[in-house]
Amino acid sequence: MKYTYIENIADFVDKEVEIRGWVYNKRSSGKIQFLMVRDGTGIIQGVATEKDTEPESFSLMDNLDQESSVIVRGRVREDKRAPIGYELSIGSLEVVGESKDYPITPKSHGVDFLLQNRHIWIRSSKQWAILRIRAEVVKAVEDYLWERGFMRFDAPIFTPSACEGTTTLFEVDYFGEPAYLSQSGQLYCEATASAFGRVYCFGPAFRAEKSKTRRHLTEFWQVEPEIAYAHLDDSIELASGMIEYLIERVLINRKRELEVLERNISLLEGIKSPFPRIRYKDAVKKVNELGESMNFGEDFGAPQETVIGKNYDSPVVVTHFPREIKAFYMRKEPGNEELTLSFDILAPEGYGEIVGGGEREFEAEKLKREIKERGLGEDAFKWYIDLRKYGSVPHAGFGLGIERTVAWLCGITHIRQTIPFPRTLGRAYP
RNA sequence: UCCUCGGUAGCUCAAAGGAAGAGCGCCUGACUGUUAAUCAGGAAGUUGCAGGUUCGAGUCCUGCCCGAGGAGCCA
Repeated sequence: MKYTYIENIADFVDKEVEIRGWVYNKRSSGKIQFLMVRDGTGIIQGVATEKDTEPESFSLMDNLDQESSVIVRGRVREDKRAPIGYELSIGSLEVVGESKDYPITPKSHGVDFLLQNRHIWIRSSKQWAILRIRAEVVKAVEDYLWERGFMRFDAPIFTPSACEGTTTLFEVDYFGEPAYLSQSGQLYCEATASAFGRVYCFGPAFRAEKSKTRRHLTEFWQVEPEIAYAHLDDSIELASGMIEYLIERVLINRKRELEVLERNISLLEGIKSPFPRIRYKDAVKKVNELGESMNFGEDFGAPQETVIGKNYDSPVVVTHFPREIKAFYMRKEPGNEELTLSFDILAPEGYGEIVGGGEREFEAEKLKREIKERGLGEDAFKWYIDLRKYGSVPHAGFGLGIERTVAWLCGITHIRQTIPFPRTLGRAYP
């Protein structure tokens, strides 16, 4: 017998089906037993009675524990009392694997306990919903880029040096030489853009900073598109369109998951690009008007990002950051060498920076000067400077952080729940 | 690295220097429409670790370990 997934259950009303899954919860009233079964695509309530259910199966249910794996056969019924509108009258039941003392009960738990049990926590409905939305976001990002002619390439994880000078890197022993886990595919994107025109890389990035906040992980994922023959505005347009598309895809394809999370979707529904734009110097003024102090030349901290983001009901694009708070490869604004052709996109509701990007320096001499002034060591960047020797062109791109984006779309407070197995300061288990 | 809070039953928490408790989960029993079902009973403890003060420490003191929130840091 072929088995059925719960997400397709509406097609099987009044038909016999077989569902293979796990016991989510159980309620018993003696002569009638209610069994919540999940199969990875959804949850359905099975009802067992002495009338409908074969006696052996009925007594088996007495000893079922939470998360026992079971195969359940029965007839699908429409029922207004059920949360999903359908129920299963259980005819028979088979236990595949028992589950003794399942630690995560349907009551509240602490963060540490849940993270120690992340390998099974992801079975819980909210975690399940978040990770389904993450998967949709990842697929939507790729669909969006492929539709626009971008080619995916994969940047290396082992890298010879810092992409950015100041960041703390994870060092590994690479056959006796030091190598570092990549903190960005950015520089490789630029090489690849000159080979393929429009490209993106998508993968993990690593940071060894001792950041201990709700918006930091030591291992996180980002998508980084790069376009040859492009400028700041092209990059902003691409990023804004991508965010608009991600919202649309999640609202259409993951509506049920947003309901599980009790997300207020009216806050997402009205969001269309282009987003409001503000120059860095005006953003600084605005931050001070809104009651957070900040001086020109400082980067936004969490409180500053929050007040700016909360001031708009859509993402907001901040442009033209000062040179000293942006990476060495950012191109300067023509006529004003102190500002860069850079941008960040801040998510609303206080979720902070989800995109950072801009136009890259494509003139070899200016790039070399910047590398020298920052004391970065030209040797490690020889290949990168080479790109400016052989047919250099204006180019631009950005990076979008998957976890922060998913946290915003889901309306959850901590990004550690947006990745299946989070790596945070002091935690690399399970 | 700094600041603040915390660590007691499998889990979430109470016990204001004087007999270690409750709810959930688990075990036993009752119940034909439950929605974190309900009701009755039961088992379950090296109070993070080490030292100290005290007649007496889960509680006070010192050091350490672990966790959380935030700051700093952060393509």
